[in-house]
Amino acid sequence: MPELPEVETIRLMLRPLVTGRRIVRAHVLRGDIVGFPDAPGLEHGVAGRTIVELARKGKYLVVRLDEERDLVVHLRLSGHLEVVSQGDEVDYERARFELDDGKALAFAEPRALGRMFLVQRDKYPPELAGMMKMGPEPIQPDFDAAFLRERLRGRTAAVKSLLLDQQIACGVGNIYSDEALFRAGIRPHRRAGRLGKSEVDRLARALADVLKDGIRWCGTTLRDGRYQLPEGGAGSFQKRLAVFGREGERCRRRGCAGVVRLQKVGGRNARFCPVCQK
DNA sequence: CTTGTGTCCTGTAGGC
DNA sequence: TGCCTACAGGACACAA
Repeated sequence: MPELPEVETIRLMLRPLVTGRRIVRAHVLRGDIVGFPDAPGLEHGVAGRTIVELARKGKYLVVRLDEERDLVVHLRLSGHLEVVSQGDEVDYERARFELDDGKALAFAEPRALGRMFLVQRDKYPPELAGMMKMGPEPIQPDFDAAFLRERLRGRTAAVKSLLLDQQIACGVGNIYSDEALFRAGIRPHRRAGRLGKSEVDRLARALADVLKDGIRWCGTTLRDGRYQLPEGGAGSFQKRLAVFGREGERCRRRGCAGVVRLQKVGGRNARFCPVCQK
């Protein structure tokens, strides 16, 4: 569930807590969360390294270390990062990085689908091929309506499915794709290549806007409470969701009598207002 | 290449 | 009340 706004929020909050800190040692508590190289290799490879900065690409968080190493983290559905005191226990903890200030960076992941990779900056392994092939972020200048129109041209798949394709544009998941399509007034099952120019224009704008709004409100914490801020507490974009998680409820647009519908699109749930979205 | 489907993983919502 | 199944989600493997 962490999508671009959630990962960016985590990055911003973690940054002052870990930048400049040295990793004294690391413990991988569950080996299969290491995507590359392996648990011992990751533990050994980060020991003694200093955290230079925190970066992000799409939904990947990149912990830049000295000696040209990157610790790449993908939170997938339920991954979580927080800085704790070294004695503190963390539920579903999968890895811990002890820092030189008595704190520790903990990686928790109940589903155990999240992954960590320790790589040399100039040679990312095949395990991270998906990351290398990612398209631009909708909030970056290299993404615009003309680019999106080109990527959707001739495609027969549902526009919702293509918004989830990280190779077209990265960082968007189920929540923000639903919200962007609502803002653009486009139904999720519409065939991407059949959208009109003005529709794609609106969609490109909506994608950028909804991601920026998500960041502004520190991400979306759903009722399951899985996404929590690294410094504790919840995001607040869930209060502003137009359609996600609101199936069966009235459309939020003033004066609209529509009821938010839930429909499977390409194997995933999609929500939309049948009145506002054509 | 494109598209749709199944798999991973496990806590939990919902059904009976 | 309690058990059981289905589902959620992102990325990727795979089939057609």
